[in-house]
Parts: sequence; structure tokens; C-alpha cells
Amino acid sequence: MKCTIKDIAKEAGVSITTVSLVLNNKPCRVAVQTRENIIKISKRLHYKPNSTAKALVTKKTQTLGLIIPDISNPFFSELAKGVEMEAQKNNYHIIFCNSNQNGKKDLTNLELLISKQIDGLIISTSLNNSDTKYINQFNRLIFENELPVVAVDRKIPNKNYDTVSLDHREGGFLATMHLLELGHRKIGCITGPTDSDSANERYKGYIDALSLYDVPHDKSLVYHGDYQINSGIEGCEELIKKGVSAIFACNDMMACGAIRQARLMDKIIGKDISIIGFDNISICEILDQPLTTIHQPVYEMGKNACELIITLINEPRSKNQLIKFLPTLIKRATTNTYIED
Amino acid sequence: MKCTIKDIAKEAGVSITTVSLVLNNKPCRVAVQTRENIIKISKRLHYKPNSTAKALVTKKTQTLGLIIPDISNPFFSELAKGVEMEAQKNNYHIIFCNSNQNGKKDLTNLELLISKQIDGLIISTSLNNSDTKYINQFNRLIFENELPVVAVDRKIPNKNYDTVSLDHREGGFLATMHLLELGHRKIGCITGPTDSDSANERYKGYIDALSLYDVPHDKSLVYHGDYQINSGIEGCEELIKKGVSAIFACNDMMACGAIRQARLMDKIIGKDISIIGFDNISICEILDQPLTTIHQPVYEMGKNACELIITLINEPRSKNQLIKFLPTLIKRATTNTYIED
DNA sequence: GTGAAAGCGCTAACAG
DNA sequence: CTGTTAGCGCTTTCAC
Repeated sequence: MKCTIKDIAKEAGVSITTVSLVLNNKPCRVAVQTRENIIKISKRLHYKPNSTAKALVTKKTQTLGLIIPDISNPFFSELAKGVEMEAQKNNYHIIFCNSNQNGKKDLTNLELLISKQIDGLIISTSLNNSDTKYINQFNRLIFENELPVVAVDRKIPNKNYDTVSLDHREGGFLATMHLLELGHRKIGCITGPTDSDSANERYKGYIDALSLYDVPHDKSLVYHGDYQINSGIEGCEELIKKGVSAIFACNDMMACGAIRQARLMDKIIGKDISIIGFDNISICEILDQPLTTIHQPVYEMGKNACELIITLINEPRSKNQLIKFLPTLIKRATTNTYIED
Repeated sequence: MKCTIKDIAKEAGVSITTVSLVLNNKPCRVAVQTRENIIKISKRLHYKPNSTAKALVTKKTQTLGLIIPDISNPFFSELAKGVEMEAQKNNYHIIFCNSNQNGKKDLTNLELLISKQIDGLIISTSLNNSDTKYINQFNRLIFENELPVVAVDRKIPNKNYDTVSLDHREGGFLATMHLLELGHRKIGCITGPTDSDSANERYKGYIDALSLYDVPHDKSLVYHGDYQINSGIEGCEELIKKGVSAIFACNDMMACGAIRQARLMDKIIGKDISIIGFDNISICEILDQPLTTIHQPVYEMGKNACELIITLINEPRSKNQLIKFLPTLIKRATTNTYIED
């Protein structure tokens, strides 16, 4: 039932070498007739080469590892899609591992993937700057095994691998500029968690834009959130009390919370108050008042990371790349021109 | 740098057999001292067994294939998470493939996965009943390679593999019963696409509930949608005109559309009209008026599918299983007691 | 207690 | 144009 290269060789009355040569389209002069015969037989027998055996000798598994914090997070599932689609196109397979925001798991997953002889790794790490012990072990493993690595979204501490990420600062800038251009001057900001680099960058972009418009940076208009819906609600309440006419929420979840709260306070969104989010999660469009937000080209980032790792595999000495994608503004219904009251 | 069993053997001054024995904890009498020495050396050298080589001899790769239509769909990413978490627990890895709703890709993906010697397959197929040619090839491949298979959510046409799915009919029933119990009698239904089994089942559940309450099934109160937001909008408009006091939308996307439309028509949701969805996608909670809906335990389904495939791998003769998960009602803010006007 | 040797399915020199 | 042979890294009988 299961047939190997041997069975075909026997059936065709040739050596396994010849079969291997033919089936791999090697530039080798095999008589057209033998060639066709071998192909015919391999089809009849439904021959499927054993990639495990092949990998053992070629040292190439055509398999990539993908380590992410959580596949059920829309950001990462979209990323995974981009990676996988590109991989499929290039005859690679993806083994994915959830690390569950647990830095230690990044390490154990890496060990297992190395055991599996992956050709390259794409990782959005869960390692924190404080996990020194794991970080060192992680980097040593990569080094010892000469494993090509591409970091996505978050860089690996203490080491500069090729990286694909988003320019979060530019995103924060874009969002705030949009509000400024609409005439708003008293603009509140609900930030993300302070230990997140990307959240901090978004916040920096907000400051950048304000200073470009010579708007003094009033720290009392900054509410420190945690990317969860509740901090959107609480932040919004506080900021409205302080009289802001617009709010930049550093992610869409918090923007949703802000909308909810603003309505509760009888504000009409897009009139009494403008709200802009960040991420462009799918829900933004579905809302009965679609959310203005900053879009991250996540799919493209995944695709790109995959392209990059494949290049790295084929040209190990290619120079280190640091690709930053640019976010874009998606204007929808929650932001509008400032009207003095 | 990369070290094999041989290196350890040489270093320890023993044969590779002994090393293999020790490192695999084989019930073999190896002197405690040699044993400890081998373990120490393998640690020092950071030995990582080559699973490719191991697989070649054991015929087990500890790898599972996961074929799904689209990882970026929240349903499937949640499913994938359940599968992967359980796999990790059992020392299996997951190779995932998107088929992009393309039945033919199910086939090519399967071929590649077989080449990779996966131990088992979990699949939510994109094959339609009409793809006879591919279906037959698909089923033949599985059979010839004696590959353990678990179908999730959607069954593979023409063949009864072990299956993990949701009782969609019960879900439709639950949703409609909820509305009936609230006193509604003129209940509209926005269905899913007619070629989707699960959509049809949900609709059947709606009919079941109506008949239980002796409410005649008025076909004019059924709007045939396609699971997209727009059919929710259009369906809602039509149904409101027909004077329904409640709507069962067969998925949450359409329910969102319905809410949008109802508001546009100046109806107060939960008062003038009750709306219930299906799926419990994450957005339901975030909405400023959280959606009442039917929850599918997707994560558990993934976990279960993984458990099932592992059982199947270990006990190939275990009897065919057909696991149906039960949906649950999540009461939130969009449904309420019927008030006569 | 430990080792020699065969072999998993395949590729790749090297011969002929 | 085709076959012989060695070997990838590991497990597993069987012998010592």
C-alpha cells in the first residue's frame, strides 16, 4: 500500500538512483523512455516521497517554525495567515506554537522546533526584557544551531535579528495629526501598558504631532490604560470631565470602551467628541458607527516575514534587515471637525 | 557545534546504543554511573535529538496536520488554539494549512502532509458535496495511507470519520426558545446560506421551537441571508416592516447588521425589538449594547478533536466517535420581554 | 551491562 | 545513460 522509491525501482526494473534522479527532475541524462515509465509507475502506485528520509540527508525539512503568543488573537491569526500563504507558495510548511505570553515557553518551543530540524524561525516573542536567563539561553540556542530567525512585531531582547515590525510611532502621529487637522486642540490620549514598547511608541507619536502643532503637552490629558476595554471606559470618563474634544485611544478595544462611555454621558460621537482608535480590528467596520482608526498591514507583515526568512535560509550571509511597515489612517464615522460650543 | 548521539558516545566512551538507551529511559540495565555520565555529557553538549532521524525509524513524527479554511477567521483561530494547546500537552506539534475555502487545496495539502509523515489529521474541510472528484481522491488517500482523521465542524462528504461538531439545531432551538419564553410570538429569522449544513440546522432549530409553542411557521418571516453583515441589514428592514417583535439572526455578523438597521428605523433594541445572534464572536461583548447570542465552545471542540486524534493514533481500532457539543445561551442586552403596543 | 550491526527511505558521489 | 555504494542520525534486535 505505502510505496517507496524501492518499489518503483523494482517495478520499473531500474535502480533506485535512477528513480530518484527522475522524480527530482535532476539534470541528468536518463533515457526518455525509462523516465516516462518511472513517472507512470510512480503515479499508478500513488508514490509519495518520504520527506522525513529526504530531510535526513538533505538537512532541509522545508518546514518553518512560527512562535506567537496567542493564535486566537486576531492580530496573530492574521499574521499567521500571511506567513502560511506565502509559505505555501514556496513549498514550506508551518509548525505553529502558542507561547501564551509565557517567555519560558518560547524557549521550550524553540528547543522542540530545533529538534524537529526546522529550516527557519519566525517569532513574535513573549520574552520580557527582565527574563534575562531565558533570553540568554534562547539566543545561545539560535546561535549554536545557526538557525535563521525573523522577529515580528516584537524584537528579541539583547540581539538584533532580522525584524519585521510596524512603525507604531508614525501610527500615533498619524492618529493625532488627523485630530489636529480636524481642528481639535484639547486632545486626550488613552495609552497602552507602559511595559509595551509598541504602546510607548504610539504615545510618542501623539506627542510628536502635538508639538508639530505647537500644542503644549498637557500630561493631565493622558490616561494610562492597559489595552483593555475597561480602561477605555474609565479613561474616557476622566478625559471628558477634563473637557477634551477628541480622544486618541491607543488601541481599538479601548476606543470601543470610550465610545460606550461617551454615549453614556450623552455625548454624540463625531459631534460632541471625536474618537480614534488603533489596530483596525474587524469589529471597527461592523459597529453601527464605524470607528476611525489606524490600520496595520498585518497580513503583509506576515507575508513579508516569511519571504525574509526564506531569503535568509537561502543566503545565510545576506545583510541584516529591519523592515518597518507604515500604518495608514482609516477615516470612518467617529471623528469629525471640531465645533466650538 | 551541532551534536549527535555519536558525539556523546565518543565523549562518554560508550556505544551509541547505550546512549540511545539512556536518553530514552529505556528499561535497560545500564550502570547508574554510565547513565549519569551520559546525561551529564548530553546536557553539557546541549544535545537535541534529531527527530527527523528518529521518525524515520519509529514511523512516528509526533506531528499532526491541521487543515482549515482560514486561520484569520476567529472561529478557526480559536479552534486552532484549542488543538495546539492540547497537542503541546501531549508532545505533538501542529502543521497548519489554510485551504482558503478551496476544496482542491484540501487535497494538495493532504498530499503534502502525508509526505511529511504526519501521525494524524484534523480537518475542517472546504470540500463541497459537489466536488466528487476531489472527494474520492481525498478519501482514497486517507485510506491508502491508513491516516487517522478527525473532522471538525464540517464532515467530509461520503465518508464517516470521527467527528467533533456542534449541535447547531439545538442552538437554533435555544435561541428561539429564549425569544418565545420572553413572550415573543412574531419572530423573524435571518438564515445563513442554504448550502451550509450548519446554517440549515440552525434554521431547523428555529422551526422546532416554534412548533413546540404551537406558533405557526410563517415563511414570510424568514429572510434568506448569507452570513454577511448586509443580509442582516436587509433582512431586518424587511422583517420589521412585517411587524416582527423579535429576530433570530443565524450568526452574529448578521445580528450586528440587524441592530444597525433597527436603530436606523428608530427602534430601541431590547424594547421595540429583540435581537439574538449566534456564534458569540468576541465583538458581542464589546458592543455598547452587548448582544444576546448562542455560544459555541470552540476552544473545547479543538481540544477535544486533538484528544480524539491522539486516541485514534494510539488505538487505531477504537470505535468511531461522533461528538456533538452543546451550545449555550448567553443572555445580554439585546433581548427583553415582549411588550404589546 | 554493553556493543555490533542492520536498517528506516532517501540523496549524491563515483564508477562503469 | 544507469548502477553501486556510502551515509544522514537514530532505534532495535541479538550477541557477548
